Amino acid sequence: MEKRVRLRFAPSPTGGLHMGGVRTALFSYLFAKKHGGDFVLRIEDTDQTRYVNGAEEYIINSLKWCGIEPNEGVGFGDGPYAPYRQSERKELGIYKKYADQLLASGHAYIAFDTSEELDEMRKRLEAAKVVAPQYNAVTRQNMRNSLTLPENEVKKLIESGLPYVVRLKVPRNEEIRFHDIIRGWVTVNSSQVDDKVLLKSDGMPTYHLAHIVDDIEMKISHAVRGEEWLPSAPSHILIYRYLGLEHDMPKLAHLPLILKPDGNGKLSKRDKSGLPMFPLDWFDERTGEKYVGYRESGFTPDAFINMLALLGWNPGDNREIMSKEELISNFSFERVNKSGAKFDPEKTKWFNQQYLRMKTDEQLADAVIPLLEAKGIHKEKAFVVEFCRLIKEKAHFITEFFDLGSYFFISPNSYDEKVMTKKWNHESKELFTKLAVKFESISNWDSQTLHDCFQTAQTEIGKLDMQVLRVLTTGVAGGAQLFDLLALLGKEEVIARLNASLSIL
RNA sequence: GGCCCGUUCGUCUAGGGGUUAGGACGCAUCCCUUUCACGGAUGAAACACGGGUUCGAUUCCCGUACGGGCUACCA
Repeated sequence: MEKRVRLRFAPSPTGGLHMGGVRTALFSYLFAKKHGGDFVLRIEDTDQTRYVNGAEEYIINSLKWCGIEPNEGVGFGDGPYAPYRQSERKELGIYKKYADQLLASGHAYIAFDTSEELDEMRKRLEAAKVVAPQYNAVTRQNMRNSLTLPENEVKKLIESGLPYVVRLKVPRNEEIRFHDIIRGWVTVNSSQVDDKVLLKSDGMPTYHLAHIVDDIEMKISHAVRGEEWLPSAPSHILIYRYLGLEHDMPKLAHLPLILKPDGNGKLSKRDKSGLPMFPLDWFDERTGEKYVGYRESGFTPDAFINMLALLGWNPGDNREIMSKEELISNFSFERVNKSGAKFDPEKTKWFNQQYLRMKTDEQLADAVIPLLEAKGIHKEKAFVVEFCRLIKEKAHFITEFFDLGSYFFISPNSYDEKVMTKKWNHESKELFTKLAVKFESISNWDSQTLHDCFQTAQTEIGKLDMQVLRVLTTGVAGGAQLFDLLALLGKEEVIARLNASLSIL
């Protein structure tokens, strides 16, 4: 009988959730939903020294905004496997139980080495030309642990309160083979694997132990994480094996990394591409650094998610714009690429533009109105709806609307020089003054009438340049469709602007 | 350095033993347009290299190069 599909997103609250993490969550969510399974949020806060205030809430809010909501876990209603915070689970003694089991079966041991002693060991090995110093089957023989110390001595040291860690006893030379849904079979020799710390001296488990214990206890069917975890997967296989749980372990999927748009390396939280790296604004109170979010930059969550989904995955055909439902029904790990994908800021903008165009003018207006009001501009809804209709084809982001069409709200105080030097001559003033008079006689002030009026006026007063009219009324060389724009501005305003510009020029 | 993973247009990618190697973003040109755009059409642009295997490799295998990741009592 197949296991119920259950995937978890398990970030550590050490800062804002960056878009790579969002993608990991997204892929897990898509797979879970596709198979009618569960999506769980677990908080891996086993490192107290790196805990950042507000990070947990940020993670929860980000997932909500993105529309990839867990149905179980921290912030989303506890399910049958509560608690979902590792620090709380530690209090229950869950991890220690498993560590004790490994200790009892001889697959783990106790080590008393201080960090100074570990440093010394590494230096010694480096001096002896060992390229990758590690605590392993060879080096542990020279360290202070329960394998080198007599039993009663170990007991005495523990009782004396000396801090110690529990380490995994990795065999010296053994092939470790495991299967990854995305990459296929991967083989590593255990000589490359170090004796990972399982339980830290403060009693907290490390990630290595904790995620395994929780994945088992929470009946997780698929463990999805970034490629940076691939090298530690062999350790994890060993832990499952020694716990007698190798057949119950989740299937593994290591996602390719998201790379920087220019140059090389993985995408960092600071990138010069001009686009955000975080879903929402994030302020790190430790460093005082601010990071802008996709939400605040005018992205819609659908566009953000769509773009992220296609970074390393594709449906197998040419489709690119897909709703969340379509992403769910088409998703599979088999179609996830193995190689890293460079983040493409231009295409990301394009995605948002596509989603912007799917919105009605009414919806756009609802989003734009608060942005205008923040600038102290108060206009009736109908005006803003029409404004959105005229400006949307030029915009990539909702936040650009004002900048792209500020002349709808503010009279010009300067006139595009390029256009004026090229097209304005000694006759122009007279011609456009006559046009203004014609405009004044219009009683039915709409786009079509303005257009007709402009055309017929030319037969009487002479050739008129449309772009000049544009500059005279808006100040800028480009913008929304001219007569629509003038229609919306209204007769009074247009005449006033025309008179103002003609008196200056 | 060692180990692991990877490599199709600039970027995201489809494909897969015999194809004119397909799409998208971006770019260029043209059409539409008395403004501004949208739109439409067209174009430039890729299988990292070297050996095999094969009648035939971009596709399979092995090397090399290059790129990335990991190498903590961090996740």
